[in-house]
Amino acid sequence: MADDGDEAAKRPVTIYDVARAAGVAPSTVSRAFARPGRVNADTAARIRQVAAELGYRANPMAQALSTSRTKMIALMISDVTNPFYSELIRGAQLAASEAEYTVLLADARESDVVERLSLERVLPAVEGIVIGSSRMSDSSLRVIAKQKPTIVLNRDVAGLPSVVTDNPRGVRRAVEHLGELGHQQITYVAGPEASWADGARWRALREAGHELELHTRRVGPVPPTVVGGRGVVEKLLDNLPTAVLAYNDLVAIGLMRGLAAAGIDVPRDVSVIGFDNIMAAELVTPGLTTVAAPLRTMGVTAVKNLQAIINGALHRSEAAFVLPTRLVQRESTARARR
Amino acid sequence: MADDGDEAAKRPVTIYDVARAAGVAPSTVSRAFARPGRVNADTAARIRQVAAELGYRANPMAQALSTSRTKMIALMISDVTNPFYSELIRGAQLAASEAEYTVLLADARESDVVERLSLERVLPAVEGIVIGSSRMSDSSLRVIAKQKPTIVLNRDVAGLPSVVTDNPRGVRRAVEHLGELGHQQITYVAGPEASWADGARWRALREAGHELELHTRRVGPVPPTVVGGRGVVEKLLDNLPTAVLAYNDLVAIGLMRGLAAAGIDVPRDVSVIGFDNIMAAELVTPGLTTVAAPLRTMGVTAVKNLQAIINGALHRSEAAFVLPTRLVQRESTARARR
DNA sequence: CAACTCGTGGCAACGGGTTGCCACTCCCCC
DNA sequence: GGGGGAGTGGCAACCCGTTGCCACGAGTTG
Repeated sequence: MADDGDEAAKRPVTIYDVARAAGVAPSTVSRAFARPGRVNADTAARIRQVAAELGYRANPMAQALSTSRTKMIALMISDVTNPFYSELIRGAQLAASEAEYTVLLADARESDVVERLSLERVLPAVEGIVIGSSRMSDSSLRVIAKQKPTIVLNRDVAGLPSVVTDNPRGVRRAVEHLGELGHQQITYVAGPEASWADGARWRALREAGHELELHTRRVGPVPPTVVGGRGVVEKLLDNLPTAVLAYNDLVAIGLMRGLAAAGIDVPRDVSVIGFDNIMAAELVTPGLTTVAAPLRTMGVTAVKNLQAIINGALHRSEAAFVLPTRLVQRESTARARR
Repeated sequence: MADDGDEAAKRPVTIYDVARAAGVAPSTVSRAFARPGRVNADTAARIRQVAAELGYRANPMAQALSTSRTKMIALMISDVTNPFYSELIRGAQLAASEAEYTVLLADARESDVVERLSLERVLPAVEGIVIGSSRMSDSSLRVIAKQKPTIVLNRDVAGLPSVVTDNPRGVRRAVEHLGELGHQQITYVAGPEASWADGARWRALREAGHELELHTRRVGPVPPTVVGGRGVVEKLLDNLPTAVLAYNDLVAIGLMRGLAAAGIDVPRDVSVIGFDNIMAAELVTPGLTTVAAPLRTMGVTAVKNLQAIINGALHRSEAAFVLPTRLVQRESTARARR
């Protein structure tokens, strides 16, 4: 008998219990918490007191049901295992919990089908959605956005608010950097064609190259992973570039490993620049020069603005937030070989 | 006017709408979905038909309120930015969505206070909790576990079900490996003292060292990060070991970088072994030899068992699931210098 | 033919808060 | 003394499914 400390999972305390114990109506208890000022200060204090003693905790489901505010937002990302998202998730969490929101993480596992399905599943439970690097079509995204406030991340969908990095400026800085090192030609290793960032980066590269009078070339697309980067090396070998801009850090790292395996030295023979500045960029040898994205800030910005939309402070279709990038110079870039 | 395509955020369709359209009672609609077989097959078919036409979607909050099954579980982890969790999260997601559950990711940000607070916040909304590498005390964990089904991960709390890796065997393999390479002494770089895994690993190391007649030593504790690992190098310099076992891969990587900076070659001068086999372990140079944990499987196992508890198929206090580890040999270990 | 069982659908209460509206008390002011 | 208003608290409806219980008709059984 003494063993069974379960105490019979007693039902949680409700406002009715509190009301009875405090000698007021349930509605008054409700207001004491939800509408401070609406009830007499003394009464409210007493109610809080009693509530604390009883261990009252509002039932979020009940709250959500009557107010239709679930205090939850969804964060949909294309692949949880991609380190790109680590800091971003943290930023989102930070901003969300500051507003007392909970984030519901959904993982598309690289598949637009999974993405749509999970979205469908979580949609009714959340007040808004942040969709990172979606694999879905613009029109599917608009369908979603019609149902709940939505912000897209790392993508630009006409009519939907978005948070993106300043790819043009970032690419520009990378190109300038390579130009200063004497490179005359830059090869871009492309990522997924469905990726908006990919298009933006290649376009920016072409423009910057044009202006600064550097020749540009494009290979790929490759999967946005280490393996993808490694696989492209072979295509580079017959006409070895002196400088490569890779779709993202993972591709850049894969590329560096592939080059090393082929006996080509980075940065002496080839300079490599990535995008994102994930943690691994600092850990590899040589350290990867990369166009850093403000990962955490992206998460924070997305959630804050989503909240603004939810609260009606921002119109749904407004604004693209462009966050600054910055070139982090490490050891993967050097003077062009001659 | 034409601009405003909002169509006045029409309230979602409820069972009442469906009931009216199908000419039945709301309860029948409810049963058509929740209790197939309880209503006539023809009626049910018609209801489904109508529901589909109207685009009916059950309101999860209302469902949760009356059944007190929210179809959500919480996954609490000590630090989202730690790559250790990436695959684990994916595994948890996988297992959860298979059972039509949604996972609510909570991040303790390395703080037991944040951990407790987030736990409090999500507790009422979920049916169960997986707590990874908790920073909280055993007793706090038991308090939580008393309120909702709980599984701890990477930790062993008396009376609570847990999922852990087979540290003794993993350490044993690592020690054997080092022994074969001629090392006679192994230094352990300790992680957080609050970490159960840390204790388990050090203990296992001592035992294995004793059996295999290798001398063991312990330095630290250090924060379980790259910076932490890097910082410990200085303490190692006066009495440079030939072999180091680090608390986890991040520490091992930091250590390797620190050693390299001090002009010490890994693996020629010092062999290094980590734990977990995070992605970066493969990317660094030299590649890190490590005791691999079945990251994804851990996530899956934890969630599956949590579900078993929720469904009453498993008693709360039962069982510790011990998952196998395996030694991944890369380039950070070599014959002992003489 | 009475008594019973099944199959099926409806009624109404319930879960736990929220909120519009009304009632009552006090106070103030003319 | 009467009208007006501010401050408080309660009543009851509502959010949207779920489910215990009952009713009704059809089919079965003795």
